[in-house]
Amino acid sequence: MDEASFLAGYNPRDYPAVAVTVDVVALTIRDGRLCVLLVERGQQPFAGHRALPGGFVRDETLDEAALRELAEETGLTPDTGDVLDRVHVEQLRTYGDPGRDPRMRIVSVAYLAFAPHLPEPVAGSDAARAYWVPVDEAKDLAFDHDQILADGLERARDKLEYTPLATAFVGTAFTISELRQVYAAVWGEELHAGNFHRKVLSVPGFVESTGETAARGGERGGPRARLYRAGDARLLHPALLRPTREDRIR
Amino acid sequence: MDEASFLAGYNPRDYPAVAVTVDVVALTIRDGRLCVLLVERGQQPFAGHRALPGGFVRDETLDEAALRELAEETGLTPDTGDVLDRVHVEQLRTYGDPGRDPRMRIVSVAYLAFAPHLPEPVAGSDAARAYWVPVDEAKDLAFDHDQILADGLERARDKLEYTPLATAFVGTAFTISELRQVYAAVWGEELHAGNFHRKVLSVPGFVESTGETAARGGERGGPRARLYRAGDARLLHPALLRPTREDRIR
DNA sequence: AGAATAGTGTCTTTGAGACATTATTTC
DNA sequence: GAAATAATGTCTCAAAGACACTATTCT
Repeated sequence: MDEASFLAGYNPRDYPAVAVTVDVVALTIRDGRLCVLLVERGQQPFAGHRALPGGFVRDETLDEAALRELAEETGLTPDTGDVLDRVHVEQLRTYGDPGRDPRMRIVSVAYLAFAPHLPEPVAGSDAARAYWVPVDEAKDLAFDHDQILADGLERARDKLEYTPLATAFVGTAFTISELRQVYAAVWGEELHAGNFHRKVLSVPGFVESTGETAARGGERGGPRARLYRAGDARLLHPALLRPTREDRIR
Repeated sequence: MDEASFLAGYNPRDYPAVAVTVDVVALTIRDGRLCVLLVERGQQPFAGHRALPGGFVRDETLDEAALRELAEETGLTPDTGDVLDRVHVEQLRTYGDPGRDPRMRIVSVAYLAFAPHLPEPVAGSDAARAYWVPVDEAKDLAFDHDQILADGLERARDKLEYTPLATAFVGTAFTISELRQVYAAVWGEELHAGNFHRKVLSVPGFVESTGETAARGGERGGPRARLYRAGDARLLHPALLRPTREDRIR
């Protein structure tokens, strides 16, 4: 390639025809269950199947594309509400097997999004056919989205151990009990309340007290819990390791 | 899009013009130092700068593209030697900021490769300008490759803690001391020999004895060490955590 | 009153790490 | 012989987890 062709950029015949999309695994907790945002596909291929929200990358960064797709599918716009400001978005991994889309070569950069509590997608908008589904009921998705979802869940479960990710699922002020329910929902197993409580408070920078107390006690009784907000730690040290299960080790 | 246009695939005007490449962060240990494979760029942009090996994705999976690029740049071909069979390849993350390549929108899927000891790239081949560079001397790389390398190193350092990755840097039979030198090279700090030894042997499935003993003792004296091979564990439990440094926590 | 929950105390076991020690080998 | 290294032993401290217990609030 000489100087002239450099200035002109690549020649389209120099590289294979590929399209790049983003797909978003958006997770939230509703009624104590971990849920993922899915859309109903109206067109071929996989018409009638459910899929992860996503679309072509435009003139924007990949992160911006993911946040934009999430906003469009949930019916939220960056200017109408600051709800989206509190959504945690991170890249998951990229899926590009030839044939994963029957129409053409599509390379999809998958993203994970964690939200405290997004409203139900508004009917009448672009998001008319989007809704939250408990992750254990999200099966038979279009394309390779079953795999993407599985990878996203594994990543989320891992990150709960080493990072304060769980605070992304609760409000700005929360009780230790609420935090524990996040862990229980994502990991799919109950945690010992007393040990969890002491453990969370012992990790520097995980949570800090607001000085406030919850307005009322638990639904079925119990004292009013103290309120906390997220601390400034980026990694939990020591980590909150999952209950050891030998079958996860090999 | 109706059924006819589905059968015809996407129309090129429906999606932005993008090219997809793979870039490979290939790591090995030479003379006790962690090294990365770099190529000298002969053309604009960044002519004369060093860069990570990479190229356009062809009609292949992304993993295959990464392994193919690595083979081409090192001058090894999958059929000439089984050396490449022992290379660990895994996806790192994807870089796609507009403007990261001045010529056009390029989305690059970065890969990590771990090799025990690849030969010096052969002159006269495509790999004529490729060579191994200690990672702390790999600076001012082309494009955003400084960032990609930094991300790759961070990933490698993390994976040493929780996985048997270190065994990918040594031969099929190795001593505990060799394994410790891998950790020291990647983490950039010495480890206590006695504690490391006991720790490695205490992790189920990390290493298993071959029953053999090294042909001779250390270079400057000492008994002949026992030989081990990689075990069947996929995760280390308990993990080999890095020496705690407070500045890594927040 | 009865039940559920928040928060704390205590004990045991495991593991990390500092340090010491012995045996073996090279120069 | 001197120095380095492999491998193991010992001790201390931190942390995980099981369990118990008290105080508070809801129905």
